[in-house]
Amino acid sequence: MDLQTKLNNEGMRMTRPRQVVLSILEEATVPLSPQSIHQLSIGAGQEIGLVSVYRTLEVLMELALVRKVHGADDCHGYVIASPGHHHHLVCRECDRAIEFSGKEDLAKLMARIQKETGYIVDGHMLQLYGLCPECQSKMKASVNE
Amino acid sequence: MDLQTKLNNEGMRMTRPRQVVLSILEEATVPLSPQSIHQLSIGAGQEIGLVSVYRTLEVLMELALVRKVHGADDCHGYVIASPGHHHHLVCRECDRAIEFSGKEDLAKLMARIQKETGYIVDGHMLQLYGLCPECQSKMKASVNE
DNA sequence: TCCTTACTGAAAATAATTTTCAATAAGGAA
DNA sequence: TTCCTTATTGAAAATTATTTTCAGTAAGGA
Repeated sequence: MDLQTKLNNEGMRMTRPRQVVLSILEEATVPLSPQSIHQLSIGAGQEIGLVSVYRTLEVLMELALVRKVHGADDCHGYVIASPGHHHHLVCRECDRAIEFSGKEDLAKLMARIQKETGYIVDGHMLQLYGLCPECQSKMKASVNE
Repeated sequence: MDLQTKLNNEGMRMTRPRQVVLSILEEATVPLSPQSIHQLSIGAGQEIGLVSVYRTLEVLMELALVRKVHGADDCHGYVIASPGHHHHLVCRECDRAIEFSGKEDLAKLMARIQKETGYIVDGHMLQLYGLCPECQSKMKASVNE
C-alpha cells in the first residue's frame, strides 16, 4: 500500500512535504534529526518548513512508516521502518544504521523476565552499537600509516 | 566505595548538590528528568539550581552511578545504576522502572548479528515495556466495577 | 587556619519543540 | 471540470530544554 492510500485511509491528504520527507528518509543511511531533514530538503531544492518536518514525522510515525532510534547520548533520530523489523545496529563512528530482526532470541528473554518480575511484558526497544565494515577498514588503514 | 571517595579519586569534590541529587535518585521508583529532580529538591527543602542538576547528572554518569533510560516517545530520564545490571523494564502506565540482567541471552544474539552483518558489535541498549503487577490489579479492578 | 581552585547558582545565550493563525491546496461532490 | 470544505502549510511567536558565562562560595589539602 502506497503513501497516498495509507494517508487517505486515515482521512489525511497526500502533500508535497510528506512525499519529500519520506523520500529523504528512504535515501538516508543514518538516522536523521528533524533539523537535518530540513537541511536536506533545502539541499534538494525542495524546502520544507521545519515545523512541517516535525508534523510530518509525527504522521509518518502514526502510519508506522518511520521509527525513532536512540543514541546512548544524543537522543533520537528518525529512520525508515521496513515492516517486521524492529531493531537497529548503529555504527559508532559514522552513524550508519542497518536493521536486523531478533524476535526469537528476545522472545525467550522476555518470557523469562515476565516470569521473574510479575510484569506483563509487551514491548521492547533494542539497539546495538558497533563498527561497520567500512569504518573497520579505515581504522586498520590508519594504524598502518 | 562511597560517593565521597569516588569523587575524590577523580579530583572532584563532595558537595551538597551532588549528595542531594544522588539521594533523590536513590529514592525514586521512576526515571526522573532534570526538571523533576529540580522540583523534588525544592519539595525536600534542599533546592538545587537546575543548572547544577544538569551538571551533577553529567558527573554521576561519568562515575557510572546513574544511567539514562529512553522512553519510546518521551526521551530519557535518569535512574540509579546498580553495578552489573544494564537494562530496564518500564511500566507503561505508572513509569515504575526495575532493572534486570540479560547478558546471556543477548550475547548469543549479538554474536549472530555480528556474523551476519560484518559489524563489530560492542554495545547495546535494551529496554522492555509492560505492565507492573500493581497496574495489572488496578486494571482488573476497574473492569469489575 | 589558609589557600587554591573546583563548584555553585543566577542570568544570558542558544537550541529544540510546540502553538497560533492566516493563506493555501487536496480531493470529494456537483 | 469547477466548486467547496477543511486538512495542511509555513511564518512568527511562545514555550521548553539545554549550555555557557562569570562572579562569588566553599571543599579539602597544605
